[in-house]
Amino acid sequence: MNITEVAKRAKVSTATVSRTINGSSIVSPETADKVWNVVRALGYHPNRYARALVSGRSHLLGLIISDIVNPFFPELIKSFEEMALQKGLEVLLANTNYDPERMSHWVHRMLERKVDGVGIMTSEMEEGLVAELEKRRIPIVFLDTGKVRSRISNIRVNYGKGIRAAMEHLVQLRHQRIGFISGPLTLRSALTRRTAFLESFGHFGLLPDETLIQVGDHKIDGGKAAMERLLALPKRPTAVLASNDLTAIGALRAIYNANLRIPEDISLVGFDDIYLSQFTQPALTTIRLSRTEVAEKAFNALTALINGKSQKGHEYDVETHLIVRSSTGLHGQSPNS
Amino acid sequence: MNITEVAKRAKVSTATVSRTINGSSIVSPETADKVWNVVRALGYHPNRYARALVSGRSHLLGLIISDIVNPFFPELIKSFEEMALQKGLEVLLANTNYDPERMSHWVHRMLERKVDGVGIMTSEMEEGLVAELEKRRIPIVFLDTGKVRSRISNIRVNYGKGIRAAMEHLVQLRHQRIGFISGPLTLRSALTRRTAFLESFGHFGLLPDETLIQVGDHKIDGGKAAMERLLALPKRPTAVLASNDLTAIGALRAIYNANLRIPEDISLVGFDDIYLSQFTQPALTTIRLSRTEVAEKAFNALTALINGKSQKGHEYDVETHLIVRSSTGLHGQSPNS
DNA sequence: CTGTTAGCGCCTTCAG
DNA sequence: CTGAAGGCGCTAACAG
Repeated sequence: MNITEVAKRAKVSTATVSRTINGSSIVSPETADKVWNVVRALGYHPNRYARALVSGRSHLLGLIISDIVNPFFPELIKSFEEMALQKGLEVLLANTNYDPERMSHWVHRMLERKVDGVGIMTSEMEEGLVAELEKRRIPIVFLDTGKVRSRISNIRVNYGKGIRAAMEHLVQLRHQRIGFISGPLTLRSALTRRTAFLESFGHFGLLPDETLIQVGDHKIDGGKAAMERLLALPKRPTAVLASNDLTAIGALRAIYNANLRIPEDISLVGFDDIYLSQFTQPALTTIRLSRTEVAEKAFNALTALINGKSQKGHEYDVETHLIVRSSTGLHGQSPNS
Repeated sequence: MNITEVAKRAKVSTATVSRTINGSSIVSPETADKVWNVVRALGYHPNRYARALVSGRSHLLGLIISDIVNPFFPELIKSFEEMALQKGLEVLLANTNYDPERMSHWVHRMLERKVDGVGIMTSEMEEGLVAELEKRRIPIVFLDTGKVRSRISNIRVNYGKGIRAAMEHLVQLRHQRIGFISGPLTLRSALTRRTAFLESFGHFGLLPDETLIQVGDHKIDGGKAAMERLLALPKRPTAVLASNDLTAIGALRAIYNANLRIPEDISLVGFDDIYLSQFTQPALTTIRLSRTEVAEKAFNALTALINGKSQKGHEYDVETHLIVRSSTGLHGQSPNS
């Protein structure tokens, strides 16, 4: 059952069927009606492959993320797909697992599928791959790691604001020895968070201490291991900021395993504010980076680049906000510390 | 850059290029070499749309899940995609959000894309949709909710085993009033879990008590609300089994909010054993349903149906196992209970 | 406003 | 073992 069949039954040409379905050019209301009736009657759906083959447009948006098991991403994906659904676009999801080879694999799959645009929500992106995308004139939106140019927009996250707020919060709670568990230093976003931490450390007149910075992997296990190292320090920190919430959850466990209490013995701050953070014990104080906002901005930036008259890329800003819950408390309050 | 270009440069016909690339028929080693050299030199990738258009095969597998935000699914997706990657297949992911309309939407998208097979890892599936898939002779694998027939396999989860083990565990810990928080009763998998609970309840000679069963939604919020209802009971349960881990995490919070301790005041058992369950406070005793195993069985079942000589569907079994951690304890041990 | 026609890039008979 | 040629289903000029 194809366009010819529809054309035959509606007693029009295939071109007319195509036109009414795509609204690509004006068709008289009566003929349009005839066509739609047949389409409905037959339950006809145009063949996407034929359509893509001839038109070159796929109505597909690529979305590349680094770790589908990190709850941050499913939440982002959900919002992004929601928007795509409304606009009649489909999304091709790619999970890189923080692996540059996978990244390259997926970029090539996207090229093959001739996606209309790609959202790159991860930072292990090599210049060569960007160049390939550019060559095919495929619009890109980066999360935080792109330089804006033609057909490339970027969502810039203001990490500093949230981190400064967190530091201020901790300092007000009389913390002086504040540790940080970073993400893998190969990730640009992890580096940015780390830098923001160091800067605000100085800003609050705290003494820099390299041992207070441990490297995690943005997963639970790395957070736990890093926290264990922090706890083994001769002078352990009284508060710790983690580069993402998963890291904080791992840290939480390490702290409990050491028979310490939160926040009486150690205060803990996460980053991202994944949905789950409200439900840890105690509920996690964290810096919110709204997935919905990121997803919406990414989607809109992409469609602007795709459909817009101008191909000029833009910088979009997303703020971060401190959400105070129960994992942070006054230092020195504990009866036995 | 297309097949004609490759043919020209290799000084062979397009048919030969097609044949060497697909290995569909025998090509002499020398010509094959010539072709491959040109292919590599040009970085040529066949156009998927043209290929799918003419061959009718998409090399796409559909994977339908109900809630991407429930960590159970990302973990499953990850394993499934891993396997697909190895076999050179791609997966089209669809999230229904427990919404039958979305389900219908996605099934139609899959039909349009002519997926080679579909894994349906959710239970809100209407017969009509199955019929449409069957009409196009598309193989299906269900998670737990399908009846095996031609081109339809099913992964049967032995919920009973894990639930019985959990009940036995609780009974040995001297619990008698055991509550259950079910999933939404519209979900067949939730119903099955509920039934298994009720059966083993009788099996251990416990008195049935309808008020001890509350309905959740397989999400955190529903678990929390259901647990609050359980706690408000004149005679509250001393142990609670939740229909999935997310529900248990919500319950955890409700229990803490009521200033009760786990497991001293209330024991809690989850279901699924998502990765996170090890990291709740206390670590969750739960019934493991291996995502990896489900994903692998689903994938293999699907490829067997697609490539196998026989179109006969099969029933595959997956066991569940009790994982004892720290959220369950002896009843009546608490100093102040 | 509508129909005719030429491909899009590839696979697959059918001959050689 | 290899080449020529016909479509897969659709869209996009180009005429009318």
